[in-house]
Amino acid sequence: MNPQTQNDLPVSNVQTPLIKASRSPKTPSKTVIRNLGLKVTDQRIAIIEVVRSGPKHFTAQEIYEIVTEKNPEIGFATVYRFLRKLSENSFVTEVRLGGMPARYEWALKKHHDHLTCTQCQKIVEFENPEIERLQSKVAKEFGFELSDHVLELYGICPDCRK
Amino acid sequence: MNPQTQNDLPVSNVQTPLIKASRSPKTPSKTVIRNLGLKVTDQRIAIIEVVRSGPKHFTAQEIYEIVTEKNPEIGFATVYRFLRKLSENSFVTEVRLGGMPARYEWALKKHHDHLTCTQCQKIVEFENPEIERLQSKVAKEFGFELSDHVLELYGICPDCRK
DNA sequence: ATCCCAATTGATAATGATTCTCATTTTTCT
DNA sequence: AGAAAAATGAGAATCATTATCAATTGGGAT
Repeated sequence: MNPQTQNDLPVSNVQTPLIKASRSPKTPSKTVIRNLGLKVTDQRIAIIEVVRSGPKHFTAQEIYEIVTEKNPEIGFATVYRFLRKLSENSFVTEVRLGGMPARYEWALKKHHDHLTCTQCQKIVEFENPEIERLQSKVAKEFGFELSDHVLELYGICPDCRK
Repeated sequence: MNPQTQNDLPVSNVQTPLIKASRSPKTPSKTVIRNLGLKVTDQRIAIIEVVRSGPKHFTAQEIYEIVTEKNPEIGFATVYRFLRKLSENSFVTEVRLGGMPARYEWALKKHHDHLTCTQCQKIVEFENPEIERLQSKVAKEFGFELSDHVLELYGICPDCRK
């Protein structure tokens, strides 16, 4: 089942398929929300602030918990809804490890991959143009038009190895 | 929550942590099951036969459906249980794409990565030693002891591009 | 071949993450 | 301010997967 088909979000963004808004750290959250063609609400501001706050990769649940500290009335449906919206428009990146809940991070311009510690769950980001290049090459060999990729390395981090 | 902690399988395999049994296509399914330190049952044979049958990557549900054609009395709990067992002992590889159900494939000796068509879900396997080498290099740079990795490329396959 | 007991099974309940429903409330535009 | 459209939150629903547990079965000992 395609996730696209089972969403209950309004279709207003059909008119704005290409969101070019800046996602730089300096752009105010309100502006980001407006650029998505969405109404600015306290909930959305709160959610987006959390996602943008960290080097951390948050689960929806974590975001919900942090947000409810100051906005106790917020519902987690709102968190999931908005995260999905952000994800669809590439404002956040969704990372899924094994069967664990998805983690979200603010999508900076630069693409990067992850190196995850299987002991403490620490996530280190890296980028390697060389690998990217080889990926394109592989895709081309098979006649695929490459649209995306996921590279996750797993291991034990220096701290946990001691 | 660690998957290891929430399993209801007997702990008998604690005594046999290192399963060296052959997983070559020629090894009879019964032998594989015995080598896992498990009792040979019709259900397990049926399941393992399906998993080994395909170039296909099956979901637990698909395996369940195929198996029940000839063994209508089998329960899907058994399918999940045995797949988990096989997975824990690296006899099958679990592949998870997005939020979709996990897919399982018989683990041949050779490691490989996946190139998935986002339209028709077709999965092409490939291997690229060059990429592997670079991955090790990256891990080493960050002081990680690399244990595993996942590389999934997404795109549109030649058939769907037409 | 039979007995025994731990391993296995299947039906079903439970779980966890995520999505949907829908009545009510907010935003934004006028 | 007022109206239309969008957004919200509470809770139900869904989907994949795991746990529970009483009944059954495999396989080593006899």
